[in-house]
Amino acid sequence: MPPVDRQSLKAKFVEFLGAKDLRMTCQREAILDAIFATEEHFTAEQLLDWSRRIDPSVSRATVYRTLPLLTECGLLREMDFGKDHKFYDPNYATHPNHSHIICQDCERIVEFESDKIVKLEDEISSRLGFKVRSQKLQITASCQELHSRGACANKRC
Amino acid sequence: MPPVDRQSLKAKFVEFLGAKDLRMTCQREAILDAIFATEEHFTAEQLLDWSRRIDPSVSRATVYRTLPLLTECGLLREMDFGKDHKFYDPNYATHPNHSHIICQDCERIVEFESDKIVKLEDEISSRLGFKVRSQKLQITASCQELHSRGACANKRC
DNA sequence: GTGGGTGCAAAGTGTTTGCAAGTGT
DNA sequence: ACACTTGCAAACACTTTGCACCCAC
Repeated sequence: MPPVDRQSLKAKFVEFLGAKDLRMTCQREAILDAIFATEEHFTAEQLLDWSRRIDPSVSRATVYRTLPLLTECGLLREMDFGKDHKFYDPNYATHPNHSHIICQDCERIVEFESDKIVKLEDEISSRLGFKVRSQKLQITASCQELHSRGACANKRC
Repeated sequence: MPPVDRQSLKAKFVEFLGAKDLRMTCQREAILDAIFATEEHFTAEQLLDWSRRIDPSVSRATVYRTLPLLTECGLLREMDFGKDHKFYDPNYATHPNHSHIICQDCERIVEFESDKIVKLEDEISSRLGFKVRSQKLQITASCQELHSRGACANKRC
């Protein structure tokens, strides 16, 4: 992600905080920087680890207290992949309508965007009396490559 | 749900159990009957409550041990609506491709099915090298009726 | 009879919170 | 100065598990 985006997202968060009479702190800044450094989905514990490398004073409690703020601000999205802990998706800020394919064979998670699906969702929702605010689509799939060749980029049979 | 469906679903579960060298028991049967009696999404705790009305000997542990079996068998589906506990959807057995609209205003959850969306998902997945096994689509929306009239079937402003 | 099943209560796990001290505005 | 914030550790809530007894096949 280019620095210019990073700056504008940081500004967005500061503005969001200000509107709620909340403050930007060193710890929140470290957490923000940790998030900007990845495009992968991550857990709270991973974020704590990364944040502490930037600022060792960041505590688990602060990470857990900050995550809902980042989510509400639209910088992160909570994801449930059926595991016991939540995952957070940092690509939501720049691609709010992307979806996920989770491969049950090779455990890859692939992201994609489809205007056609978004349009259909709008149509269907409207017909039912709703206006779409956000959407979350997860496709569980199996890997064609793995099944036809016995191996894929991620895994062998 | 008509009794005939109920019987065939019960048979499906018994067959599923048999294939794993597992057995049908009174407790599992009570849990199954409790599930057949609802079309609403429910929690583990609710299911325990309902099951105990059919057979008071059902324990919390058995409910928690049986839920993954029912999910794997395809009779239930785990749903995450952002709450701290999981919800289970009993309509999955008869409508495996249905989706959810969750209204952030009036808190309704509406189910719908769309062949067009399913077809698009297949196309996109195939293009990316995957074969769809299941899909989970949640649309978060706001209620048009509530916003335009100041009230809807579920809630007033 | 044997291997799976059960209830109970204790343990586990990710997340939240009360508190006293610290800090941004 | 006054709120908002923090780290720490205890508390939480949901879920899982060890164990001794029970029961379906």
